[in-house]
Amino acid sequence: MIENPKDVLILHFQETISLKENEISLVKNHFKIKELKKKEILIFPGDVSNHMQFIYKGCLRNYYMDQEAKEHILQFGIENWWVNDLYSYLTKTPSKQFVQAIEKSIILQIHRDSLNELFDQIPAIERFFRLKFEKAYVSLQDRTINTLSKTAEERYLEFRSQYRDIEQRVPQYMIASYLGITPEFLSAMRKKIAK
Amino acid sequence: MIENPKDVLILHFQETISLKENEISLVKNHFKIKELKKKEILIFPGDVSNHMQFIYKGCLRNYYMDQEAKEHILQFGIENWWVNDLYSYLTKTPSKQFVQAIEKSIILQIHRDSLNELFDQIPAIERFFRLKFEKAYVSLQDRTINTLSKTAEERYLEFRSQYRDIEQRVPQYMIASYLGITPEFLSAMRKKIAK
DNA sequence: AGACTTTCTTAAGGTACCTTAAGATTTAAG
DNA sequence: CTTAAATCTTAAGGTACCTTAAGAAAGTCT
Repeated sequence: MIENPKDVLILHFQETISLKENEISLVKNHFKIKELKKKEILIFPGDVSNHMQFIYKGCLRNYYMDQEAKEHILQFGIENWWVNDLYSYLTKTPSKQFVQAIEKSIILQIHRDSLNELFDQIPAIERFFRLKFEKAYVSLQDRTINTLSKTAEERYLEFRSQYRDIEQRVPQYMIASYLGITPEFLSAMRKKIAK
Repeated sequence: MIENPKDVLILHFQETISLKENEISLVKNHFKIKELKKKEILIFPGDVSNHMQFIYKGCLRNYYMDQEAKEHILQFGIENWWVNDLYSYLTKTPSKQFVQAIEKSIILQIHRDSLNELFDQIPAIERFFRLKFEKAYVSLQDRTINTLSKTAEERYLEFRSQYRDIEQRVPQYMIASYLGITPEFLSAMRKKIAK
């Protein structure tokens, strides 16, 4: 039995909502498969993000670059996650961020217009995405709170226990960037923790 | 001509969407007026937030308290803003935050069930709140980015130019809390900037 | 007006985290 | 297998921001 990207997507939806047979094929028809090479950039600053994208295979990151050309990672994504610059997607304004494949990846994309059609045809899908947006808000708020009130070490330990799978497949300097610290300081911290 | 809280609310909606006469009275009927004394707490940790609330008069803050009993302000709100713990409201889970009146305030509240009824009756209202949620997400993301990549001084100057009205009516130690620094450090910074 | 509470400032000493620079290790590419 | 590229570590010196503690200033209540 061969695993098909779109079947995986349907299973993913069905963890939250239920879909009838005809709805399933409708959903499948609206998504397109896209392959990304390692380091390929999906969204550049200045682009308007017009698609929602689901990761079938691989690993991506969402980051922005500050005035001093330093990168700050906002989010990682791996299998079964959605990645996007939601800001740009929701407001239809140019992104200030990059979305880039960290590994060779396969994603499923749906255009905003196409998704809106789906919303009209399948209310459960609209519900699904509403819940996704809520979750995105919630996890962003957790991040804000953490950044304001915890030390780098606390944040690192939390990251490690929460995202062990991610920690093991992305370079450490990216984790440092996500945590808001330098790779050197992360390295020193790890040494200290190991003892 | 006396200013009525509910009329102000309707004007606020009409900056974004348009409402017919019958819709206006429908909306007005769903909101309740509530007065808050200075320092009165509207949402306690553990409460589930079941209302959206619009500030007609006054000033509120949304903060949470960490393990060391330090307060971290997430948001301020003044006239014509909405305040809430959106996290709790959206997920119907107990809040981890406080929402408190900084000044004597008058707010307009609508219960989630009541708002959902309104959504069925007036699609423009649903649209209004969808846009609000998007904006909340966007500004939260701006905050996360700022906190990760800017110094306290940069954040303070930005806060000052963006929220001059708020800066002038809340105590400085609360601004420090919002910026994620100590009041002592803010005081020192201000002295330095003034020169 | 006087007393209490809240808010703001000053200062000294400390810590978390940064910068720079170089070398060590691992991974990728021919 | 060899070399280059990417990643991780170490170390020294620096800076942003914190802690504690105390006093000054402003606001509130009777």
